[in-house]
Amino acid sequence: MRSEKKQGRPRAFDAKTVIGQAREVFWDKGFSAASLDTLSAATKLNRPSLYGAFGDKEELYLDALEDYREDSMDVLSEALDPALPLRDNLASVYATALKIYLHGETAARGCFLISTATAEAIQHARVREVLGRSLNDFDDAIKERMELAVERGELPADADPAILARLASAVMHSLAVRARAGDTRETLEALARSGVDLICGRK
Amino acid sequence: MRSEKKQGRPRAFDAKTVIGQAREVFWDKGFSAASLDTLSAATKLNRPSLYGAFGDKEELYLDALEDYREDSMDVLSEALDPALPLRDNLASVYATALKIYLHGETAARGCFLISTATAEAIQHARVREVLGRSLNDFDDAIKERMELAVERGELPADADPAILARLASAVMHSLAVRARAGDTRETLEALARSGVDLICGRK
DNA sequence: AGATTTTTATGCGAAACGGTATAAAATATG
DNA sequence: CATATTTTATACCGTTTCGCATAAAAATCT
Repeated sequence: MRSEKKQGRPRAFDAKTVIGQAREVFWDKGFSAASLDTLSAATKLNRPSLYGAFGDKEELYLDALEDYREDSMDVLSEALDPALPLRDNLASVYATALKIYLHGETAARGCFLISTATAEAIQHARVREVLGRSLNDFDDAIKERMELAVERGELPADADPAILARLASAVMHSLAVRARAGDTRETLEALARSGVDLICGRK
Repeated sequence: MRSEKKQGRPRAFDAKTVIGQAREVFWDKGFSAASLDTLSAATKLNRPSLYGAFGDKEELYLDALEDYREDSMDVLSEALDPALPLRDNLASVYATALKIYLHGETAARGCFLISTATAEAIQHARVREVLGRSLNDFDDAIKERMELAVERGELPADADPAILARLASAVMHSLAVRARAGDTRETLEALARSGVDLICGRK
């Protein structure tokens, strides 16, 4: 007879929480500079537990990347609320992005994917794959909203939704890099505003 | 009496060359994952020589970053030849960037600064400083060309050169990230073209 | 030619690294 | 209550890491 509860000693942690704690470490230090000791301390899990639950360091990092990607897509689709004008949507995308990017203990963290996954993308094909897929998913979500905007007449009929979406993402990539490089909030907000103007037309 | 030649055993290497070889290693692996053994092998210098000439790993990396920054500025000012139209200039900036970004043994390398310095920018303040300064210098060089374009009437009189420059850079930041993420040349060239169109106006 | 100075070569050493073996603890099953 | 199963805790292992100590080599200076 099998109960719904798994046999054996129950886990003393929540996997999702642990991945979030690991993500913070990777976000600050990058993948290579994050040691298992640091990860173990941050998650309050000793190494064998980490290995048992997530596999080796690379797999834990990949889990953290996927988790971030999912969170980002959720935040993005909230910001792209079709009940609001495209211009407001884009401004909202950039504003929520900056809220995330500018948070940080010692310095602004930027985007977790762009700031840390790029460094490993050559040596670790799976990291490159997640990074590429994340960027594409982001583009596609914006593209859908752009298509709607063309249908509605928020954008000219001859506007190319795919291209505009990539340009809109490009501004966000720049915000991510510049935030991590230490740009001020004011500078970044100005770039975000001009990005909105350029893509949606100056108001 | 002192001769112009330095006393002692002469160096068996050219510093600039060595920094270039170290840069290749850092570019592929990132700062943290690049070991001194690998750097020593790539430069054909044993570790004590590396230390004597450049200091520790971080200082060598900073030298590589500075070197890349200088090279990039040189390439940029060549591309921004004021004898040619602004549109051609921008297209040339993106084309030369992509030539560099898409080169790579196993996968496209992207931009050395954006791909590797971002990861270390939180933990190493000096890296963050070089990264920030490099992005700003790049913006400024483009801004100068934009100012000229406004004077000449290549851009509308009310165009803001500083903002347009940052947007132009933003497209390049995105090219850098996407190249390292594995985007195809065609996709990247399309983004570059649409970036030119957006900033200079569709032809 | 001998002394001085700088660079090269070999090799070491302490610390940190990722990963795991082993055994105790905590639950479900029979 | 005994057994099976899973997770936790401690400790360890071999490797790699960075950085340096030491001495030989190659040049200039006196």
